[in-house]
Amino acid sequence: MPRHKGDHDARRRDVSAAVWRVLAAHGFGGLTLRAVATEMGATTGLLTHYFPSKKDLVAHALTLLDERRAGRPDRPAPDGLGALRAMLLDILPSTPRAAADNRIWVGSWDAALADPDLAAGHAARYAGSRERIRQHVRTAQSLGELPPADPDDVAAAVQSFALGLIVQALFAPDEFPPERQTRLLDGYLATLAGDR
Amino acid sequence: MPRHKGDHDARRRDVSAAVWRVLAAHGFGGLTLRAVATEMGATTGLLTHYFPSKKDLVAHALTLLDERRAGRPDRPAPDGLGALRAMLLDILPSTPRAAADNRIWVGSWDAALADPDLAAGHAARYAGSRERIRQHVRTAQSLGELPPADPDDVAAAVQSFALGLIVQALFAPDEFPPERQTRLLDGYLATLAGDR
DNA sequence: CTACATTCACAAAACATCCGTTATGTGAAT
DNA sequence: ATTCACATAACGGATGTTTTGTGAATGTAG
Repeated sequence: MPRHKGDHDARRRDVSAAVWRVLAAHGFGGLTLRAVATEMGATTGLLTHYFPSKKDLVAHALTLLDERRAGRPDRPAPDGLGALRAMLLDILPSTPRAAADNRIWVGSWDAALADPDLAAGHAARYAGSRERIRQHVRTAQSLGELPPADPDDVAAAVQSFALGLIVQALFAPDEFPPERQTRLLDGYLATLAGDR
Repeated sequence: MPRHKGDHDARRRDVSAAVWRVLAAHGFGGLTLRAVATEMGATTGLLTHYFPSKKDLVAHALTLLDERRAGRPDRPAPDGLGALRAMLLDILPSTPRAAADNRIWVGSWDAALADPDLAAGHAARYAGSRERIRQHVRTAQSLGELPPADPDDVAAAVQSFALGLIVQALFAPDEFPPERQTRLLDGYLATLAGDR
């Protein structure tokens, strides 16, 4: 029975990873302290030792999940449209881990829409994502890769397309394998660019 | 205290309406028999009188919600691209009721992704929606309103755009008022058509 | 270096609450 | 007198939280 010393934050990360696994498998409706503890091979005593409440436990797990994505290095890609494409490809559920991450976020929407604080947090996260998209759109426009149009609207449209594709891919992974996700994204970007 | 006789199905519809109201306000995480009963001004005894279990109660409420949408008459619109636009405008959360309906569906995704049976049902529903979109796309293509392209891919792309726009509008209704939803949709359809 | 006290990192168990379900009661209509 | 349409109340189980116990590591005094 391993003893862990000192590294408090590392242990909280271990717990959060177990939370991710339970969420990806059973959703927020199946997230119980006992399920997380079992997933870790521990007891609820461990959880309460590191988190004052379940709400804090979940909040920390989601914060870490978002920070992990934000901290991931961008895959090398040319600026403008190429960077936008790379950013979206990193988000789409083309790998098991990306699918699990997205499944967690999609699952979080029910509780988030019921709680004003959580909803505000989600709204801020998606606004930030749109802002990053907007930067790429402006660069692409200045490079002549995209026709001039309101960058805010284009960013919102791109985000819409990506989010909806994520949802569909989660429900019908067989109909939306990675290649088709890429093809659909490229098709969308091509229509945005005006290519036929 | 009103007594209701005979009209069994009508009463089940009343219960389902109360379920919708609780779901729209508190999500699936806040859906309890006691909450539904209170919403109706009744007790859980009424609920168990009309439904054998909570699962059946929820399933019936969602079935009715979907049937209500399917049974709504199409708003008058020309065939092809116009019909596609009308169909999507009817789905987007541009009215309080459409927003409440969509909020329920989005909230249902967490439980659906955790249960293979529910996931299959959702996948079938969205496949059906894509099929309706595909018909409009083919008509629009034959009318020359849309360029030739794989109708399945176009339908999946359109569905993606609509779903993602719904999610964003639910989290940031102030940033996505009905006019902007319409503008974004029209902008997307225009890029699909190749208009600049 | 050793004995002991303290702290740390949990396990174990108890607790109160809430939930879905079931059992029972009740008044009106038939 | 029976049935219907509920209300009322009870029940067992699950859940988040709190309390208590415990063994190892760590510091400390002699």
